[in-house]
Amino acid sequence: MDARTLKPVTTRQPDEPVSRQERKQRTRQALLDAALRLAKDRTFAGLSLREVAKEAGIVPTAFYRHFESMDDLGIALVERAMRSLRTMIREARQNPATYDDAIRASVHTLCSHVRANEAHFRFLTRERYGGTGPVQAAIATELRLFGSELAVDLGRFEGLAEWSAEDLRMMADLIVTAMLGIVMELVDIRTPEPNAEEEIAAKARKQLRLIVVGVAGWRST
Amino acid sequence: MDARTLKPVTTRQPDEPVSRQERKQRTRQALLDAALRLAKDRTFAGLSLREVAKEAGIVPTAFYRHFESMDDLGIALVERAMRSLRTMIREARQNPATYDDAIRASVHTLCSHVRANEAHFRFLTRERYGGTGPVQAAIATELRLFGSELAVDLGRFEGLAEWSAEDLRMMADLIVTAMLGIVMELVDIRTPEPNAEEEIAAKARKQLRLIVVGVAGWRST
DNA sequence: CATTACAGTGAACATCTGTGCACTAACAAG
DNA sequence: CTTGTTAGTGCACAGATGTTCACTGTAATG
Repeated sequence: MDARTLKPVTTRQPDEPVSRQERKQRTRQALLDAALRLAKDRTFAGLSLREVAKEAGIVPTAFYRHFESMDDLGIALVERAMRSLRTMIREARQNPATYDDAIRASVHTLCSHVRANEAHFRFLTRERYGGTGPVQAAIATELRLFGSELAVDLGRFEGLAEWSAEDLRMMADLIVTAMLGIVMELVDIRTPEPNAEEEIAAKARKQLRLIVVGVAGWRST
Repeated sequence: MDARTLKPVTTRQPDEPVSRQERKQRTRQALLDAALRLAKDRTFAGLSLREVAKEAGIVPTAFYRHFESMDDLGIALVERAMRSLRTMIREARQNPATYDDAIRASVHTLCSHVRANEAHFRFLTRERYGGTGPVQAAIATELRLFGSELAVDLGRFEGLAEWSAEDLRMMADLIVTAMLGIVMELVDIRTPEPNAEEEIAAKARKQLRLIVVGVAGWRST
């Protein structure tokens, strides 16, 4: 009758500072990770509360201790994924100087970040268009904001200083869309072909260069 | 013995079409339409066989007389949507002339076709990334083919004649990705604001022009 | 020490899902 | 005419789903 209740998969370290809050946050994290793991080859909307809970190692009803619905979890996932994206862009912002350097460095950090946080980027690109409801709305908002920031950044380059805000925004959106397309190709690499990533990176550089070369000849209408 | 018994040409009224095959094809069509209608604010993967059947006005089990699974229906939907896209591109191909004319005309036909076949384009853009399994694979294949054709078309423009096949492909992919982004914005217009479409169209023209202007300064690496 | 707050459990529910099976009625063909 | 094909029906089943409810053991609080 005792039958110790088995605890969620927290790997017991010999010295565990398991304050109660931390344990809660740990299973919350487990839920997020579980959802991300299951969303690898399915739409987020296709996940069920029950299986996410099971994958996280808790019983379905315990899910509600952390999120009030799957949509709620989805939004939390968006925030987490966008944090990945922002730390990436912060790193990419460091690079100075010429367009070509900026392009090469940006594509490099893009690829390495996608490789390191594949699940996050897969989630973002897939749910951006494919998503529905609150999740897609959250991504759309975040991505719009992201585009605005990029537009400001672009305005600092020579040749773009006197562009109108609208034109800068247009260019930023083009870049974001193109690079999200690249991200999608990166996370969808199926073949273990080793240079597939480098080919995609080369394509990304070319696309960015084509856009940037256009700046010289631009005149707004 | 006989050659071919020619049948009496029964003059049928256009609204009395009871050949057996035709009636079958008609409910098949009803199923496709029903799925497209239900997929307006949900992922295709989120549709159930039962509700599609109900929406089409038949009983769930009758579904199997027309498709062997929902994936099967999805692929049929891809073909149908791609046919929309191809007739569009065929229309847009008519205009040779200058870059600027081509851009203006292309964006115009794009917008009008999207408006006329909104459901098809919504389905395509949403399932392209968000889709899963056979449906996404089918779209990816079709879209790759589509990019190849566009690359060939581009090669006919002056200034692009001596571009390498790889570079043409890169540019075609950029254009396709950018325009699919535009399509997504078009089908996602929620506000009844009347000039929203025109603003998006203007943005599309600018993006295409930015790309095309880059052609002049391009040198392959 | 005794009490409270609360993350997690397990059984139960109503509903929806895909699919198998036997059936019907209307068309097509001999 | 008779016969065979077949689109569509109705029932039934086993499984999965979201959510409720009363519960339990333990960390936190006093």
